[in-house]
Amino acid sequence: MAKLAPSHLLQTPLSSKPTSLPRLSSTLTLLDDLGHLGELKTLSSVKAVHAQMIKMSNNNKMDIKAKSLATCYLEFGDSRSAAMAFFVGSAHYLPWSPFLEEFRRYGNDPEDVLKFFLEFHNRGVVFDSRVLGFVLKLCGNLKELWLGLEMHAYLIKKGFDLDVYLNCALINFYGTCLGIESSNQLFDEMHKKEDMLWDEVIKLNSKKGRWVKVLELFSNMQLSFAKPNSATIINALQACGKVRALNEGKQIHGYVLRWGLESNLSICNSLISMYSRNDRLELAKAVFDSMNDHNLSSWNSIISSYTALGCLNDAWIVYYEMELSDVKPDIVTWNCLLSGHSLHGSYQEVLAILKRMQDAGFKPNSSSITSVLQAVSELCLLKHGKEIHAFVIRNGLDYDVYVGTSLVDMYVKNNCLSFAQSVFDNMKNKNIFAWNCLISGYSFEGLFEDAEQLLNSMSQEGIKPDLVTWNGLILGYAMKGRHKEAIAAIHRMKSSGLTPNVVSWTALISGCSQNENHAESLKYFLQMQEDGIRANFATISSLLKACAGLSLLRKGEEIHCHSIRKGFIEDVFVATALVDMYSKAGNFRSAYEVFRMIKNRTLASWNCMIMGFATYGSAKEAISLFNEMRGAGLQPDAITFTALLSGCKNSGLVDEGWKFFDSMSTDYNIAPTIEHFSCMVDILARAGYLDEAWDFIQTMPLKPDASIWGAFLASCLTHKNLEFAETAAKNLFELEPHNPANYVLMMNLYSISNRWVDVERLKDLMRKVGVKHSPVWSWTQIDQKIHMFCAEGKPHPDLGEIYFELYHLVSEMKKLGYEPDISCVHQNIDAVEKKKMLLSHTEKLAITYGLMKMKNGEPIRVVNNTRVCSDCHTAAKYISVVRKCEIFLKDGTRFHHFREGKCTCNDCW
DNA sequence: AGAAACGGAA
Repeated sequence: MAKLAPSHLLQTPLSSKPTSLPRLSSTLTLLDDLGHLGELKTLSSVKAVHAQMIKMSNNNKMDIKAKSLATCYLEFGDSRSAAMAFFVGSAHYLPWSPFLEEFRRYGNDPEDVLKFFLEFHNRGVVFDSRVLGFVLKLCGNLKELWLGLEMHAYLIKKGFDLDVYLNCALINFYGTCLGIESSNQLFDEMHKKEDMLWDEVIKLNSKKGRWVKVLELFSNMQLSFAKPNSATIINALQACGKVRALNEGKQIHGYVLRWGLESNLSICNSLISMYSRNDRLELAKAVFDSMNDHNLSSWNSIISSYTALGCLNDAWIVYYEMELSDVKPDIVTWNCLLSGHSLHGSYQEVLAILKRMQDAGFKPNSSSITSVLQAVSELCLLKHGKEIHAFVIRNGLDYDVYVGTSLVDMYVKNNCLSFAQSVFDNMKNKNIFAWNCLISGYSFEGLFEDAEQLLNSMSQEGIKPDLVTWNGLILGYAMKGRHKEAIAAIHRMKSSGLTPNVVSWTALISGCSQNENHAESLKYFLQMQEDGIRANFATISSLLKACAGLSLLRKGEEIHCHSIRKGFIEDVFVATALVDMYSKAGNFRSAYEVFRMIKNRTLASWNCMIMGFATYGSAKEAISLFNEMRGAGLQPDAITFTALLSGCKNSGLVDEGWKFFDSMSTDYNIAPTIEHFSCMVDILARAGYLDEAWDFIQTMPLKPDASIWGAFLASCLTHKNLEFAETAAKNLFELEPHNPANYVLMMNLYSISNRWVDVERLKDLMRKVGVKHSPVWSWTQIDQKIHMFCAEGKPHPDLGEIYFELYHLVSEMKKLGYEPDISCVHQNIDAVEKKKMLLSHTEKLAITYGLMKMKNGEPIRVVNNTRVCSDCHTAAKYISVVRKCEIFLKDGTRFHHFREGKCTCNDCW
């Protein structure tokens, strides 16, 4: 209840005149009837009148006078005298509850009200049910459990327990003091359930957010033929929205029509919200259109339906209709628009709407601020974020827990952890959202000590870490390659009593594959299944990423089948991941089939497919797909151009490369990144334009990194340009001294040039720097088993048979003109040894094993981790003729598809 | 009318 008495009155000296007394006039009118007008401007004059009244106490209008007098005392803040006046004058037959309510309204503490009640109860006043109900309510508010329970006992003893008002009060009291469950229990035990009682218990459950219970009660209420009031219908409709109970909502709609309640605006507005929360915009709209009258709330409900469901343009249309019908928007209207645009990713519009609402004279409140902060953090507009932070402080909105949490989140998302921490420290009430934001902020930055420390402090402050807290930690650990700690976190959350769900496990799995730990991804997927957790869309996309990373075509195919069975294939993320998996694992036909099947392709889907063609060496298809994409109205991004340029690189298209490189900045306003520059260097140098590539490197606006020099060095080797190569190598040895590939390339170049002294010098350098050789391997999958062929380490068990087959094969190939290319061996040994060396290349072993084990007609698929040498490349072409087979070879940089003596790379790799 | 967790492309 609002305090009507200005508090300064209580501090005013009793003799001075109160300035304005809003309720005094009515009191005076009453006293005026009794002939005492005019004098009552001070407490002392009230007292004087009181004294006079006591003198003529035989007056039979004493009760009315007592009430007026008591009210007068209350207005002057003398509650004690007020109560006494009331008691003396009228106690036994006047209803006390208006007095007590009045008493409370004048700003007296509820404790005092209770004290008075007890005092007069002890003086023998017998109160009616309304007073008792009022006092019970106070007991609830003050958490006076024992007094309330005593009153319950007293009521039963006096037979009051049949009074519906009191029963309502009791249910209410139990709810506030002992929890909603005891209210529900008490309600169940009540024999006679009047309509009001149903209304009360539904109201309480609705307040507590027990939506399922609300619906259960509402349905039972109808079964007992009780008639709900409109508040109850509104509560039930709200419940149908919250738990997405569309059928129940429709039934209530029917009920509303049957009882002719469709003229009740509030009920109709609730119907609109109910349908909107059940994603049935057309039904929401139908209710809105059927209404004879619309108030502001109705307009807000329908606008909110449109914005919540992402129909932003329609929302604006309704907004203008509303303006035309002369209803002015309020802050709620603006906040609906803000939150809808923010929710559906129209972040720029959020900022525009903010400006519009401010121009219209509305000051953003805490709700507006949360939507705006979300947009600001997604747009990475840290500067705007800080301005809003200042606005929040100026306007005292920082006490709002939503605003505080949104600020922490905004700073976390903009990598501003120190600000996030300081906002967090200043929050008066921290809820679990704020803790989780900050913990995941530290975790994603790899600052695990801070994250773990926060985890400890939140437990100490009595906030139990939840699934989201743990997910933040798990994902952070997994993304930073610390998968042991990530799985440990899964176990820790188990021992804290939480059951990791599919999101927790997916965080682990996806974190590992984001960090290229694909094998771990697959391992943890198995553990997840052992834990009895089923995969969802997100898990499947992460797994496909792992399969793509490992080129595990068979595994990917299994997941594809599973996705079709479970309907995951409908998800654009899953479908796009499939396209990527198939292109990386070497099944372009399937990649293309899946791509064509996707109904709602996103930019990523197009990019994956363009990239697929590019790595496969089909630059023409990549380019025509790009044109198709443009025709479909999609704007390319930086990744599209990386794909196009690497297509040009793999197909040796210099002119097209230049064209796309220029076009991305001039036509599409996309600044080239280091990857684009690196592609361009590769395109130029590979085609033999080494001088142009050199100039390009010298004039590029970004500092050349290892990818630039690496691309350049590889082409220097192809074109045997020692001078450029040495410059490139010098840079590379500084930029990445521990990468063995650079030393190997350089040694190869020296060996071709017969500069064995330099080869030895580099070997020494590698030893001095401590560069480790990376193992060279190839593998092929036969049935369910992966067969590895490593240059070093454990040999394959069937190696003898493989060499037997390979010798046989080579002699057949020689008949067709094959000649071993010994220039591929960069060791200072004689030609016979070099030829033996060539036979041991892991690609040849894997291909041969494939030939031995594959059923007829099946293509052979081999994955290799280096750049395939020209002898193996030539050999594969001959093999495809001799054995009439197709060979897919994925090497460290691209794809080769050998068929009928030709390779799709056109010998350019 | 309002906040946080897992997913695809280089």
